[in-house]
Amino acid sequence: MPKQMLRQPKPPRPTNAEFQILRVLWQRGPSTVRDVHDALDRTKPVGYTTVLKLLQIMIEKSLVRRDASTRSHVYAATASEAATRRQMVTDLAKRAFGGSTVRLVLHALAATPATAPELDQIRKLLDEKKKGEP
Amino acid sequence: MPKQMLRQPKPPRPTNAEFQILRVLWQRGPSTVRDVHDALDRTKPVGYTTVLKLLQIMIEKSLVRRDASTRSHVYAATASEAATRRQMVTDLAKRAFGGSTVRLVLHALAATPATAPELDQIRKLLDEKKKGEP
DNA sequence: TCTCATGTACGAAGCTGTTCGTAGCTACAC
DNA sequence: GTGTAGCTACGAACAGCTTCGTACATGAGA
Repeated sequence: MPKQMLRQPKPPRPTNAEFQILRVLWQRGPSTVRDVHDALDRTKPVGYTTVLKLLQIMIEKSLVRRDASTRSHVYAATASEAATRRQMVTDLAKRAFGGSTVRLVLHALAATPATAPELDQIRKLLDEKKKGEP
Repeated sequence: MPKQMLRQPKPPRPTNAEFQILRVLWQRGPSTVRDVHDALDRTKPVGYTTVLKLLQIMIEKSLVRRDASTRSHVYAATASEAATRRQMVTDLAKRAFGGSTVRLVLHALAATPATAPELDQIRKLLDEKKKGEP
């Protein structure tokens, strides 16, 4: 019997360093460790094996999968950027707003400066939602 | 020049356990360790000294202050619930949405089901914002 | 074929967050 | 005055995250 629990359908929310890697994968598509490392290293110096180790951990968490058929394994994010962000928003809503995303939105809006076009954009989205679910 | 940076005016974002304690303090007002412990213990068993230790750490982080004039010290949150939540929203926006709270809102709205009254509430807030900052 | 640049695997250290046990102090009841 | 319940302080254990050094494998070029 494996010690590991049965694979959850939802991968856990990524940590900070993991999220940085995911951003590279979303932007570049399937990439090697070297690809990811070079991209990250430009912003902030980081060791090659650090990125490698992270990616190995992320496999265990099912945050990425990899194609090991070539010498340089190729990694890809398992979840889409949108789904991951949604997960992160949901997490914050659960943690700080009793699970209500709407309450989160209200707080966020009230506390942030926004330009008129931005407000219109939000309004437009509201209209679509209202139309979509009457 | 001191090695230590000058105290930041903004206390850091609370961790999970710290946030649980803050919620009790916001709800009850200034409280003793026992007060906080009893409140938390009802939801999820936790040791008394665990709460004490957390509160001591939170003092170092300036998340709470305390009145030590009585035998049982009395703790109070330094930041308001609204300010703390705003901070947490800002953090998520910075981490996942390039610092744009508006983008966070758009994503959150698009990904969550909302009732018509909730949507109206958001619309109302938008109207107020537009009026307030023309 | 042999070398070495480049790849993966893995252990471990340093840090933070969380939990709790233990020690020691003190006000209050008796 | 003395005992004890209840308080604070503190150290330490454990887990997760992040970083990197080292060991080992291997394919490609001389």
